Amino acid sequence: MGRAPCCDKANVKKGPWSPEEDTKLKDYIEQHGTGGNWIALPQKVGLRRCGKSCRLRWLNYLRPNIKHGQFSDAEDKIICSLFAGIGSRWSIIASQLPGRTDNDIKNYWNTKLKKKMMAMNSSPERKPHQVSLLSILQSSTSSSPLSFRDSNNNSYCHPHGSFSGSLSSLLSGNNSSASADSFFQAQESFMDPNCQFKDSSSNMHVCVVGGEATATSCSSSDASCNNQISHVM
DNA sequence: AAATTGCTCAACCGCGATGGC
DNA sequence: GGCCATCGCGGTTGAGCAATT
Repeated sequence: MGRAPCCDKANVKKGPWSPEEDTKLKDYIEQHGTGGNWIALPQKVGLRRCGKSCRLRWLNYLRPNIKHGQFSDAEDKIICSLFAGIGSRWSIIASQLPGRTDNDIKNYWNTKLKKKMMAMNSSPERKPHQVSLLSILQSSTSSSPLSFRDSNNNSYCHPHGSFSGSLSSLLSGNNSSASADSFFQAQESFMDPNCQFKDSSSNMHVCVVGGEATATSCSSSDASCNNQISHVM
């Protein structure tokens, strides 16, 4: 038995949204709010759509102050920096770029920035995974480390010095091997040789020495992050 | 001009987290 | 503490468009 579907697939419309549907949803939410229940929303609005679909449409397209189109150099740099620090946590990255959605950033990274990185990494004088992210950042962040806060008000600093925040929450739980890989690959390419993270929520320090470290604990179920980082109380 | 290939991005899917009962 | 409904996230897909052959 699989997971129960979130809605009645047979009676739900899929695919691109029409302008009429957009208008209905936008008008309703602007007047009544979401009511804290996306699943019930389509019925109230009179749409044959899945609640999840409505939520996505609102968050990624209809919400006020959404920015579409070209990413600026500054945004590029922020995305690269955060990706190097926290990996593919698009929602956290998006929270640092007003008007941008996690979906937007994810798409932008996958289609453009990632290629840019790879192109730079393949240049002959550079070893793979080395420096490319840093080079992108250098122009704007050399004078002061980049820092930001996530939605829980945890602070993060670009690792010219330290990184603080809820690192345990980033590393624990269901890190897929892909995201963990990218996280550590990025760390490897980006870190100063002896870099230290501090997790503000657990007050743990995480040391990464020379781009490689050893792990003594990891809650990831697939053990993909074993032997990569050590937690020092 | 037609066919093919590549790219972009909106939307979908499935899963873990969370909160209420 | 267990169950269930819902939310939110990250990965993936595929339609539509643009560029190339």
